[in-house]
Amino acid sequence: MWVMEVFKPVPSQVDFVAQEKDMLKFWEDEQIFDKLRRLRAKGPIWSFLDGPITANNPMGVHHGWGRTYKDLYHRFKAMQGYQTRYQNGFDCQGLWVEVNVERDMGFKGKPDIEEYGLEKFIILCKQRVLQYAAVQTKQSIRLGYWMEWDNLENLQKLHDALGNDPLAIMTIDGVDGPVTGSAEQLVGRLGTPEVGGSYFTFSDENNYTIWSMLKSCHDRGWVNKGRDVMPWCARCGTAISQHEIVTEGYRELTHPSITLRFPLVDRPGESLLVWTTTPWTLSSNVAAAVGPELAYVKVRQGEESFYLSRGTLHMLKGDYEVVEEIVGFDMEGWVYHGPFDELPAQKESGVAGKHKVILWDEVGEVEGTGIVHIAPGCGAEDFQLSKELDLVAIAPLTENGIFIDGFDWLSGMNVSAVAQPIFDNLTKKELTYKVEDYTHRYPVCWRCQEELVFRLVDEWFISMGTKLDIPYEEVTGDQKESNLRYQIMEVVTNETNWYPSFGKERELDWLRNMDDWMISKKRYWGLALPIWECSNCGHFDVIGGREELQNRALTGWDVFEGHSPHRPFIDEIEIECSECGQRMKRIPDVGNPWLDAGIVSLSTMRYNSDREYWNKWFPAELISESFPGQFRNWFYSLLAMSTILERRAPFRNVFTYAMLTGEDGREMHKSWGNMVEFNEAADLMGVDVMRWVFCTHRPEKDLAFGYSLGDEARRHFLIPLWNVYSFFVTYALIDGWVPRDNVKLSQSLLDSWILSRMNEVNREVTDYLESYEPNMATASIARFIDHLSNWYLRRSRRRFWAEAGASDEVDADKNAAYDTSYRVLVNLSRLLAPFVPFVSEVMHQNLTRNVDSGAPESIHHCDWPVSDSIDERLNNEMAIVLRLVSLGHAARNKANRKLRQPLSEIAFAVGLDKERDVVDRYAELIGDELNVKNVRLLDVAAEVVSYQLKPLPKQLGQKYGAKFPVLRNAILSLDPREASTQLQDGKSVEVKVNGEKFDILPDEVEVIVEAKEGFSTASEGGYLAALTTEITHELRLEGLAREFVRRVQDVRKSADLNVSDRIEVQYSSSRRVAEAVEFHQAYITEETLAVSLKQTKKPTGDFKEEYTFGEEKLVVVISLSES
RNA sequence: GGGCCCGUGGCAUAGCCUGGUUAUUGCGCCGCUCUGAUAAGGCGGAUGUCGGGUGUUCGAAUCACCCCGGGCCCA
Repeated sequence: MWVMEVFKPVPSQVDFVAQEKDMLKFWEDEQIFDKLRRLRAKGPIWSFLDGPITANNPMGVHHGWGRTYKDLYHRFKAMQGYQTRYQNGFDCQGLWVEVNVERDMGFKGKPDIEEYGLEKFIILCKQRVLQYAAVQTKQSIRLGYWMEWDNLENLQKLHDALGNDPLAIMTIDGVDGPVTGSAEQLVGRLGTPEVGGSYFTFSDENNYTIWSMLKSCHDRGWVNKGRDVMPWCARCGTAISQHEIVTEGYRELTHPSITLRFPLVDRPGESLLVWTTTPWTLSSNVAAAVGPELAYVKVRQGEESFYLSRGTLHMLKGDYEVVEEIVGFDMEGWVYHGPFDELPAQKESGVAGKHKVILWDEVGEVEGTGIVHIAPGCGAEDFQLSKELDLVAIAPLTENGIFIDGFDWLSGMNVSAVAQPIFDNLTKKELTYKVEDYTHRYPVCWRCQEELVFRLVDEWFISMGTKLDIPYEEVTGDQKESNLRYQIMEVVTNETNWYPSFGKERELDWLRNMDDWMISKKRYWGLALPIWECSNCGHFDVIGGREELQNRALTGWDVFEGHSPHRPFIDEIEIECSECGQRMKRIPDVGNPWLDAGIVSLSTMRYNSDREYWNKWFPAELISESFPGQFRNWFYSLLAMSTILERRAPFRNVFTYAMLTGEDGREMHKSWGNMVEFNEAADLMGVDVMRWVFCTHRPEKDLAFGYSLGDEARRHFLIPLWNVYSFFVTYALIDGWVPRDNVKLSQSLLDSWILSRMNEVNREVTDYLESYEPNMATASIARFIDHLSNWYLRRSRRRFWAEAGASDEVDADKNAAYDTSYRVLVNLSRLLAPFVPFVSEVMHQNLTRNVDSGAPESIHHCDWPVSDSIDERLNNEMAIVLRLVSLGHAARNKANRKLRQPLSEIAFAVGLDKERDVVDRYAELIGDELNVKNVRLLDVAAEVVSYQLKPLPKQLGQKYGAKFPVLRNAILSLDPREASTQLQDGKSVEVKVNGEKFDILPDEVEVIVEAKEGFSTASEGGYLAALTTEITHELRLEGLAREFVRRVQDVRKSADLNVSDRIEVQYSSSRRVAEAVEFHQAYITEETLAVSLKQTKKPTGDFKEEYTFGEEKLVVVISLSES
């Protein structure tokens, strides 16, 4: 039932950004999102799992890219009727938050934190997370990202309460009413079913679920403590894991390198030459390694002799004489004086004076001297070697990079400041051979950019299982049973799809090669690793949950009670050692933050609290993140933890996308001037435009993002879209047209065509979204909008101008035009809704809601458009028409005949026989477009002067294979006129090759014709347009009349009149124009809505323009008519 | 050393899976043109060894192999 309401007027120019803000307000005021969730509450499940965003800073435009995809799929699936969870996630724990808090507080390192107090520091970390979660929530809402967002007031209240008194009882709004608890408890319950909102990885549920996962690992013997040399950041005071170092972790740096003597004990005057870029490690030298098979030489320089490998002789300075050649084997066991044998640490460890030459296969000659200095306490490979060869490891540094006692003058010095003093010391001891700058890739801390050192430490690992030296396919079930690596590979292989597909290979490659997963971090703010260790016997236990801890707690529970499972309170709890009965304390380490993010397929889906719910939502149908980094981070940890507990993949589909750079293709940096801030871009570009830019981009390619991309999207997409809409509403208002089902329609070919195209686009867009190709979906929509605007509507305009009530026929045609446009626009707005939720909502409100109170309250409550009938034949025909029209324009252009000048005739040749009737059936359309009186087929017999046969390789080649070249020649040697005529009649042509006969079919050969003299022609393949260019006096007058109309419209436009305003026209002109105006007076007044048309010597009125065209002159003056 | 991705006019891009003889589109440039919705649109023009080579094939931007260059990942 239609209510008699009309559309609201739609100006052709509009402030899109202001309009977006109106829609945000509308959604909020009317609770449109909540209503959507209620509408879909009984729908089928579509499960999305959000990868948590670090709640540490405002979000950038690159987050906007990812969030656009996430929102796109949520809205798309909602329109298809699915219910989904809509839970955003915030990543809360870890070093990145600590680093920022430290910076804010002006801390220099761990000692400053200790001094400030752990309890207060942890609160600052929590507060920072709450603060930026709120900022990001606001920004996401602005983007149009629909999630179950937290109440911003709640977040603010909690933030403030934590700062005042974290244990004070308070109340916040929850899902089903108020929720009460201490501030700290409530913060720990964010994201739970009763509080609602985004999940926060610092929540109690998240932390305790990780505990249970770790316990499960421990039950299978997969948790272990490793003593290893790790890359270490002295500023952060923590090891850096393999995951963190591999990408961001390297920089090109120049360091002084030293080549020095290791004097041999039993060979006076002879030394090994050794090279290093890390002089501080010489303090802990234990051995020197040579390659067993490598060729070494003894060279003499003056009084001294040196040993080095033959391949590195070029590094010697000055002349030398080779006196002996040996291989590495010969040198094994030689004893040398270490460079720092005088240090107590060297003496105590027993190596002073006893440093030995050892063999090592890995020694190479690419750099250095072929003799490698080995310090097992300062290098990962060195340490590995020391375990094999039973060497001592001297560990010289504290966690802050200070030399420990036992290093004499070095003790107390910072590792970053010892290079020069060490060089001086070595020179004084006459050990220096040379010092040179050396540039290499050197690991740095990915957070603070401090250069890393290598340090011997205890860290905790989850065992990945042995790397078997066989392809995954050959790993047996038994071998998988105790091997996490292959279990994860199994679920990836069997249960997951990756978009783009190469992602799967990358993930498997990472899994094949990764070492044990280091899960500990010697920091403060993070998951409290639930490992309690006995200082007496060394035994350790992993605690699987809060209750278990309470049961086993001997002391400290009273202090801990009421707090979140974080430091420092959790550290108070001591339990009894199950081996020796002594007290066990928690190890001080916190967890790797990827544990926090990786557990969410379990924790946020209530794995431990509501298994039925978990079964309903697990695994996720889709996850989506930017791929750089995530193969070894989130994707990995998600897979690992779900495999550990369930041996199932946590997701079915992974949609990934590349990196966002500045417009110049470089990383975005404020100082480079290519930075685009999210908030600024939202206000300047508008988020519909921003989202469209993101959606049109091919996901696996890096996106060079900037304002000019936005401008382009606005110009090519948004404004044309808006103008189609504006045009429609403008004329519908003039005619008082509203959608009704009982009016008489007379659909034209154009109407049927655009409806058929619409259905085709519905199908394409749906398919492309289902196959995770949003860029292809938007390309399809963009093509459609172009067809709609630049063909359907442009060619239909006159239908909207027709006088209503003139005749039944005209009314029926006009109604059909309105009806068709309306249906297309309504359909289009729905198709666009997931991509550009704002402008589509504006269209919906006016087109649908405004005239039908029973329509869905929001476009986002509507059903997804389904593909009805597609008329393939009609679509193909119109494609040919567009091609012919394009040739017609080309022919005009060549002949220098402007479109405004009517011409008598155009004739076409078409490629295929079956296409010939297209010319007749669309003659009117083509004639209107090309402004010619008559449209017909070219008369093959009379008007074609030459024929050329073009054998089509695609058809003939596929059919005849290797015979194609001879067949081709045979066809080319036919009489072209005769063969063409036959082919154009739809008959096949026979050719003979070596006595063999072949029937060549009409669509296997393209016939290219040339028209006789007198036409202007343009051709493409078998298509030809032949334009009659002669301009008769009649045609000239008609052209001038049209020229006149054009000028009047021009004045109307500059006068800013309404399209339906009536006018009075006065003019003066050259003689021929006047003749034309007189002759075509009726036409002109109708076209320009003129109530009067007067020629005067001195025209007067409100708006005046003067024109010259060709040899003609014209002055036009118009005034708004009173009547 | 290994794995993955990429290389197309000045720049940016499509096509490559499924091979077909005039290689798409956009930005920019030049000329013409259309417009009673459009900051749009149309026609034409200049700019290409489709990174290089070899092979497969009647035919290669497309398939295979090798090489070069760039990026990412691993060692």
